[in-house]
Amino acid sequence: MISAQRDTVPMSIGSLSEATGCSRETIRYYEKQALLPQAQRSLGGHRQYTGHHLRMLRFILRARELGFGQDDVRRLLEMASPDQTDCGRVHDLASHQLADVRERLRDLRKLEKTLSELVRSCEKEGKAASCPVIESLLRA
Amino acid sequence: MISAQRDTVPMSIGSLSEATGCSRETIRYYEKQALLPQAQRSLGGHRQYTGHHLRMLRFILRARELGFGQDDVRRLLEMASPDQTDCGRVHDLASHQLADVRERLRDLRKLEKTLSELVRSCEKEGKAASCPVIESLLRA
DNA sequence: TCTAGACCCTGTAGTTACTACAGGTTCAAG
DNA sequence: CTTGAACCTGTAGTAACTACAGGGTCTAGA
Repeated sequence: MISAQRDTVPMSIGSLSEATGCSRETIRYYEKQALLPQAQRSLGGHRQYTGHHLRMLRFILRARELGFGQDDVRRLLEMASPDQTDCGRVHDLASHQLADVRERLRDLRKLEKTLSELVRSCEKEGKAASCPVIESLLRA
Repeated sequence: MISAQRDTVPMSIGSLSEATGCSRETIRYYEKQALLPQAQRSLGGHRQYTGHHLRMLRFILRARELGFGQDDVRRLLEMASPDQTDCGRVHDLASHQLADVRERLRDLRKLEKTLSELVRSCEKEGKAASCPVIESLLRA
């Protein structure tokens, strides 16, 4: 579970960025979007991150890799804190996301088929009177 | 080929929209993006479209369905006018687009695999101490 | 001829998830 | 104490539209 615990040495935004591969800009952006909680600040105003932030950011990045949008990530984060996990809700989120991915997959497969046929039919004839790709775009 | 020819009765933006299924807003947007040429205007400033616009818009919409971006569509439009078709260039555009689609397809397939495994492993256990989806997001 | 209401106009802001500055401040090593 | 790397905020840009707000125009019927 993601739970806060005291750590001793705070990290700068640069270190957090290096540790996660997430750019500084994106980290600040996630803070503004309330995906990441505000960090403590040094006297001069620099952010000071803890291991807690590191764990949360890793969680966020993994959820993004699975294609979850920000709203979903926010919900997942809520459910990642101890005693807040509702496996049914998580399942719903994930299977909704899966359905979404499958739909995009169907669309892309159709597209791939059409495009590959078009490309195959196009024999690079140089400046020809008719090009199969253009013809297909012109036909009703 | 897309070539201009005189037609007698001009269409309003609403008729063009109905004829193509493309919203008025999008039509105006395409004009601003220089995908569609400017239409003649009535004395009161209303756009008056011709059959030429209709053919161009249909071409654009089909190209968009094939996943071409605006810049590519602009290039395809250029090459759709008589004596401008360079089948080699068209082929390059289309196969580049195909490669793009195939890459997205690979990514999505991976995503589908991961997500479907995750969803399967999640047995809707109600409020459980651990949820496989959350666990997987938490694990390094 | 007048008028109601459907249609059209421009311009701006919002969407998603960031990225890229500009112009200034702070930090840490020497 | 200086210097240069790292940090700060805020704004604008990306793709491809969509959704208004606050107007003006067109046309069919009375």
